[in-house]
Amino acid sequence: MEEIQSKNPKLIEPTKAELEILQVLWEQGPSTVRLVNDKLNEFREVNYTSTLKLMQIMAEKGILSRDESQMKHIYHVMEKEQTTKDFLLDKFIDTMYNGSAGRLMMQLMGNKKTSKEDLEAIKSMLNQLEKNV
Amino acid sequence: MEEIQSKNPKLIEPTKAELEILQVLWEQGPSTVRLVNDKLNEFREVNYTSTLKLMQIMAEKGILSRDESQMKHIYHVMEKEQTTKDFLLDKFIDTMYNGSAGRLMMQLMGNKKTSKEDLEAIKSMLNQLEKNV
DNA sequence: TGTTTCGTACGAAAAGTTTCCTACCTTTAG
DNA sequence: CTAAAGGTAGGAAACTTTTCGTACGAAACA
Repeated sequence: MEEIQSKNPKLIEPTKAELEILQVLWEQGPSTVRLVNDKLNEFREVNYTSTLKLMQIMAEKGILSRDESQMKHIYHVMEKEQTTKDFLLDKFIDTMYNGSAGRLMMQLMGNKKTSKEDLEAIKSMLNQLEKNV
Repeated sequence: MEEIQSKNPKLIEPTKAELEILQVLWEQGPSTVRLVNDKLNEFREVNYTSTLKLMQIMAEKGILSRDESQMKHIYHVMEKEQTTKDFLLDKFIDTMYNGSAGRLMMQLMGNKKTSKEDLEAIKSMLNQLEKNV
């Protein structure tokens, strides 16, 4: 089965700091800079204007959009969370496992972080998939 | 289940360019700068001294060691490939899936890149695991 | 009304990463 | 012996990313 995976040109890779902000927005939904900054400061000290600047840049890049109708601008993530995660996962698989999701699977199965519950869930999901063939 | 995952302080995160070099060394084994640079140039133009510099930096950081007994220094990767990949995978899971390997699994199962063969392999691996309980 | 608080805008500094120029030494080919 | 080719070393330039100081306007409030 051939499948040309033309990289979506709209998707750009977020930097590390940008990804942190995306995570907050994914969790909280559309938010003000203040809220995002507060969340970030729960685990890392960062100045309000730094977060502001970053979110402004992200808006320029098209990663975020913002509603300026209020004084407190509200920032929205443009792409669906899942779209971005798919994109990042693909990139990760490409660089780390030569594009083979199976190899990643293999590593995961032997991984400490994969619990019994995870394995159970996988099993039932496999069964689901089989039924649908 | 609690598990304090004390980050191995010796492991530092390679940068993008460093990871490229690691990939060549993982594939080729201990190598000269010349060889690494040639491999890199198979898919991206880069000057010899750039690669040299980067590998020198990596040696300083302790990511690589080098054998200087010959004029053409031979560079070795310090950590096992698997150790580094485990480390990077953990970090990826932490940032993308809140530390839940299971969630990554779930995404993979629905992923285009996961082939029937992959699923078969998983199934048999699950069976293996069950036998060993 | 005046002052304090909270917001945005902008630019530049700081930090991190990558690239390559230049110098100089060793080996190889003629 | 000399020239050319191929090595390493080091520093600076170029780029990218992150941080924050400063300015200034709007809202809250005493």
